[in-house]
Amino acid sequence: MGRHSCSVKPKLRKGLWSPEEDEKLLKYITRFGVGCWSSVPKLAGLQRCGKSCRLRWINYLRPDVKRGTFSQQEENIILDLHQVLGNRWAQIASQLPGRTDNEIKNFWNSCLKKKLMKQGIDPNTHKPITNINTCVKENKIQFLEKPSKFVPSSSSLETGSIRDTILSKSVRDPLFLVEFGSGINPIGYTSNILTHYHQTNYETSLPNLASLDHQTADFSDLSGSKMTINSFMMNEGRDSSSTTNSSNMNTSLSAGFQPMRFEGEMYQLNGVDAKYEQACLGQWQLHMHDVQVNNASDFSIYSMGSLPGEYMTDVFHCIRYD
DNA sequence: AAAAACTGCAACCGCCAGATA
DNA sequence: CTATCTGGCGGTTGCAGTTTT
Repeated sequence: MGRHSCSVKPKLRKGLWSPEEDEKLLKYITRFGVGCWSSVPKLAGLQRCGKSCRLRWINYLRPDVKRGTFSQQEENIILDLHQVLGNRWAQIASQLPGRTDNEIKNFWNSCLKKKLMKQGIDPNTHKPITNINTCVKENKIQFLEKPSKFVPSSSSLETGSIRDTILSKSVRDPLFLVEFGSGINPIGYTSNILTHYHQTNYETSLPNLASLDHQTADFSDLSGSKMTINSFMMNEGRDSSSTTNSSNMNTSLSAGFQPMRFEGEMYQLNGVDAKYEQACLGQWQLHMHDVQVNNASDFSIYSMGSLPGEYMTDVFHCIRYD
C-alpha cells in the first residue's frame, strides 16, 4: 500500500550514525541541497533509508540546529504553546527557531512533564491534578468504612460525613489523601503523605523537597490517638534557610527568601491546637509529610487563611486501594 | 568495585495526508 | 478512481552515560 517502512529493506544500516556517515550526508546536502530523500542514500553512498537520512539532517546535521539546554524563555514558550496546541510538536517547534520537534518532545517528556507534575499540574490539561471526585468515580479509591476515632472539629465537619466533606471540598493538593496499599492496615502505618497549603492563591503544587525547613510536632487527642507531623516550610522553589523551634513555633526565614513574619495561629489538629504562629509576606508553602497515623482512620488539619478569620481545612482520610 | 536502576536523547516505527502515475 | 510514493508527524524504543545501591 501507500505506506512504506525503511526497515523492510535488507542491508540497510540502522542505529546511531557514524561520523563517516554524517560526513557523507552533509557533503551531499551541502552540494546538492535537499531534494528527494528517497534518492539521497544512493547518491550519497549511504546504506540508510531516505527517511533515516532526512531525520538525521533535520535533527542533527542541519546547520541552524540549536543544541544545548533550553533557556527559561524557550521553556515558557513551550509551556504556553503546549497548553494551546497539545502534543503538536512540529507546530511548537516552528515557534522556536533552531529547535526540532524531536528535541522539544524529548524535553517535554523527560523534563517539563515531571516539572509540572511536581507542581501539581496535570501536564495534559495544564490544570491542577485530578480531584478526588474523579478518583472516586473511577473507583481508584475506596473509603474505609470504619469511622474516625477522632472527634471532628465542629467548624469543618458539622454537617455531613467526612466523606461528604472530602467530596465537596475543592482539592488543592493532589496528595492530600493518605493512601494505603491493598492489605496494609492503616493503623500504625506511617505514610509519606505530602500536602501543602498555599498561602496566596490556593494553587496546587507538589512540593519541591530539595530545600526545606523542617520541624516535627507530635499531636494527640483525648483518646490517646497520636500522630506525628513533620512539617516543612519553603518558599516557592527558592533556597531556604531558616531556624525553627518546635516548642515555641517561632520561625525566622532568611537567605533567599522574602522576609517572613509569623503572626497568627497556623493550624489546629482535631481540636488540639498547634500554636504555630504564622503569616508571611510573599508566597510560601507549608508542606507536611511523614504523617504517622497510629490509631485513626481519618484526621483533619486546619490552616488559617491569609485573611483574618479565614480558615482553610484539609481533611485527610485513610484510604485503601483494593 | 560491581550491579542495578535511572535518565536523556537519538533514532525508529507506524500512521496519515497529499502528490503523482 | 485507485494504487503507489513520499514526506511529515507523534509515539515509542533502545542505547549509552550517569547515578544509586
